[in-house]
Amino acid sequence: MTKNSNHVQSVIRALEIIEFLNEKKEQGVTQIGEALDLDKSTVHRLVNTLRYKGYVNQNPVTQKYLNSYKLFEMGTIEIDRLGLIRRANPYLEHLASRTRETVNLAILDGPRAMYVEKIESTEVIKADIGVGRSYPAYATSLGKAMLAYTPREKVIRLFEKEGFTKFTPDTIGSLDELLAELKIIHRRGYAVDDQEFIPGLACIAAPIRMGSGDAVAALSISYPRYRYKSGGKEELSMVELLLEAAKRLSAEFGYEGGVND
Amino acid sequence: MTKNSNHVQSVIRALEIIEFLNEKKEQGVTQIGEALDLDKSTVHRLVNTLRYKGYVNQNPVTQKYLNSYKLFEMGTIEIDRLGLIRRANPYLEHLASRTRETVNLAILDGPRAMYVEKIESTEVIKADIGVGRSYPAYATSLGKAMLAYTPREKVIRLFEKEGFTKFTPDTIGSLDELLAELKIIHRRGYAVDDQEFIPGLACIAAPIRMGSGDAVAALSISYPRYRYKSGGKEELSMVELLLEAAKRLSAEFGYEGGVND
DNA sequence: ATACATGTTTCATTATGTGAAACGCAATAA
DNA sequence: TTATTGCGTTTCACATAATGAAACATGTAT
Repeated sequence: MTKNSNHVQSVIRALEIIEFLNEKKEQGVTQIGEALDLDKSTVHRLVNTLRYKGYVNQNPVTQKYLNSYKLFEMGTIEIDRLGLIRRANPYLEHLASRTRETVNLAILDGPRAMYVEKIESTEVIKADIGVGRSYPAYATSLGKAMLAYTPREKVIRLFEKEGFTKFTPDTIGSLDELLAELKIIHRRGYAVDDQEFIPGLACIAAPIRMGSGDAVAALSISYPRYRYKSGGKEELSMVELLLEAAKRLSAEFGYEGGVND
Repeated sequence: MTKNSNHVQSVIRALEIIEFLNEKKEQGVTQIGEALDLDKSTVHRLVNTLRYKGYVNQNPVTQKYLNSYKLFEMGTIEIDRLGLIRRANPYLEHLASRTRETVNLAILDGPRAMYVEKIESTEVIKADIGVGRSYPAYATSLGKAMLAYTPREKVIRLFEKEGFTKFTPDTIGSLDELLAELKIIHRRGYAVDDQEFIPGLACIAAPIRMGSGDAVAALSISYPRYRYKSGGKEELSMVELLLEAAKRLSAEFGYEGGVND
């Protein structure tokens, strides 16, 4: 790889072990060593260090290693920092009870939209995207809603090196196309994903804005496309509910409406 | 500290930086260096490595460093592994709607009970413990419920080096006391916390057991003590609901009832 | 019994991480 | 303007601290 001299080798290796254990689950030092091309004694030393710090446990019967829940514990503290979930929860509940569909809350994590909370639909057929997962922002309504209220230069910086994957025929395929769409979303106030990420899945999303006018997060409602006509009366009334919730939440985060830049 | 030679210094330092940023939030290299007694150039190199791997971001305006959400993302994958939350959710919902109190799901993380999911009470006065946080197992009903279905030797190993903190007058204060209580819980099938952790807070908890009979997790209902008489009819009927839910969930995890060891 | 897995420990070698000092830049003060 | 202070960053000579081959310990399967 790039031999950037101001990166610490052993730290990179240790993090790669954590990531590897996060993908697989229990792995032995030999297996880890083979996968990451390290001597097993090196792996053993690194893994021991991780265990000492509480990030990894050893299964006493198989002797293999697995990640602890420390990551989860620390991760939730990061998310809590904004008080986002706590503050958003009442609105999520309200939207869920009114629409009976799945509602989601996401933040922007670099060029990806990360789902941090959801309430599942009570319907049998429903949208279900896992909390803690993240997906390319350009392919989801949540992502687009946030990007539409993010400075243009930052959006360009985020995506100029990224490739655009066509998940479905309607997925946005280039930076220019994205920027054009963001302009429309900004004017309209909400974003729509009509099977741009997963065939059959539709979503509407609105930004939660802070004092500066930029988005801190976004709210969405997602449902199977067949249930409502695109742009129909039912869908538009859900948009109304969504916009109202987003507006109120934005107020809690210091956004004083009006301004439309 | 202990100069254990099979720990990798730079990895320990890097992890301590992550932990430090997790407590504080945005910190500069100088501040980090002062707190951890490292030269700022060393901190800079480590932090750069963490950024390269996506664990840390730099605030472009203040130039300070903060943790990314990668920890959260990875942490949730670990929790998902068992499918615990997904499987437990319908039971949590059922308990919540029947009791109107806060219901919780926890796993054992070493000697601590870690809350991984909850549904909040609809009451104005309610118990609310944060998801992702962990507390000493001996002081909570969830923890005790799990420990009661954990091999005795393992319990001893977990607590022989731990101190027992008296959070309230009724908190369990020694290993012997804990072992005696676990015996009772095992016989009865559920655990009770009557203001042993937080004054005014009461909980009942039951274990979710797997094929071996040991606990994988536990379910609880928590509420302000004043709302129900201890051991009264209302509380006992909640115990019934809880035991029923725990029994069914245990079946999903391969526990074939009957066996009482 | 034998061979072959595994994880662990040892230890000589030097690559690799270290911190003092210099640097560049921005904000503030004189 | 010209110092001054404070910050993150870069450089570099030095030696510490991380490395991997090999030996070891233990268990499992042949």
